[in-house]
Amino acid sequence: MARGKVQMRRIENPVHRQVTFCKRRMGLLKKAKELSVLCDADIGVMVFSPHGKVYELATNGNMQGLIERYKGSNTEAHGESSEQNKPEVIQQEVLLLRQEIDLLQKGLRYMYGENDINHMNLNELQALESNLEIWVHNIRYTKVSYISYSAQTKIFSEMIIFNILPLSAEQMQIISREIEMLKTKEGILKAANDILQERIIEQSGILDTGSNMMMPQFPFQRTMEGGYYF
Amino acid sequence: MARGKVQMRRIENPVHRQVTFCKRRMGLLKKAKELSVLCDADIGVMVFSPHGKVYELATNGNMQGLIERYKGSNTEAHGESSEQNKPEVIQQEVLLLRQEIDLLQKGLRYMYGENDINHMNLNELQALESNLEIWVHNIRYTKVSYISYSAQTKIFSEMIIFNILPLSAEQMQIISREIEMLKTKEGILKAANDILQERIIEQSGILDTGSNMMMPQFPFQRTMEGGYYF
DNA sequence: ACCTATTCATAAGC
DNA sequence: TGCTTATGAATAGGT
Repeated sequence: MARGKVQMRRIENPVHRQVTFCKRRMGLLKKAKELSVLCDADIGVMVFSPHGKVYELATNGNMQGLIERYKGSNTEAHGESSEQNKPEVIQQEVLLLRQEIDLLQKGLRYMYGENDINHMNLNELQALESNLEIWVHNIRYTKVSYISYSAQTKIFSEMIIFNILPLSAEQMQIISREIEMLKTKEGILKAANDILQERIIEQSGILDTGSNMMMPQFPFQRTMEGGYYF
Repeated sequence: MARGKVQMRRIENPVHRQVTFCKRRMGLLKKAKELSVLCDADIGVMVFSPHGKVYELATNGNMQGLIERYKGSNTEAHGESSEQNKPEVIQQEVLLLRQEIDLLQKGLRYMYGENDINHMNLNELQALESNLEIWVHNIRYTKVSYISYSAQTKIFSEMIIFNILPLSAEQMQIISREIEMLKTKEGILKAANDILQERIIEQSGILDTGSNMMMPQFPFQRTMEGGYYF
């Protein structure tokens, strides 16, 4: 692409080929990262050199996760996994945990809004940390399940209440699916609505029993249709 | 890359984002093909759009094959991988991930506790949601560990002003002062209580003005002595 | 979807 | 592998 157009065919000179491989490989991964960031996409790239060396990029930091996702969206049939060995199961658990971490991180960033970490100084970071500590105790004592974004997932909230696990593979899958939903904008907003609706119902039907000091709020105007507020 | 440099962060305008996604996706796949041809490499690319659609490229025409190859070289390549896959090691990883989840949950609870979804109106929620998405990729791209473990701060009040509830300057100062005590467990508990007490006083003295949908919550049970709830 | 003005990526050469 | 530069490619913003 510079100093002379290049023919789109295998570079015969081994040295040139190697150099180009290195340069373009970096370029490719960079482009992938950029696309991921700019367009909110998860991207996985695997590059196998002719000599067998593998270079990879997973924008979500976990190639296994992307592969699973790929398989899932590509082939509906994934019941043939007789390979569900013990290691496999554990690997799966790790994957799910990472997904959850991803979700939780999103939630945190969400709440912290415009406070870009990259632009935060030491004091700000320390402040953030202090916030977390306070919160820890706040919630711990209130025993409020604030994270259950989705009313559809009873298990998810249970998991959080009990600090997760042990859960069956089945439950994990359910949770995993729910987490996937929560990654989308609609999912988040919808889930928020579900919670609100739950609380509305709860409040209108149940008196505070003392142990639960929460007082539901209703900041959203209900629309005419659908049952959602957005 | 043309007509103005573009910031490496999520494109907010949905239309622009979609257009860019399409263009750059094509560019990425093209680059991958070129690298494959020029340098005799096998390349697999998986792109997951934020809406779940999958775009892929497997230069050998078979993504499954590349995935298998990836798994194979990934688990066997490292001589220590046998060590890496030992149950104990994986268990350890699971443990660490769970710890991280715990921490993140604490952070979330913190935020949701004080900045409860129920206290936010539609605009606030949408604004926060936008922020979240920006943050996700911002952090992801820079791979910055945003969790700071140290404590102490003057800026805590600023954070509260920007991210959390409308509090008076007076309250801010009170909180800020209390933050200094958060280094110890007792300090944390005490501060949280002080904040709660402030809010209780506030609520009992001030009516909701309408524009402010916030309604303070009192999740703590007050104990008999000391004025603290723990 | 098509058009440029620009920025970016990179082939050569060291 | 790293740097430099001339040049071809990719693409952001418009239409």
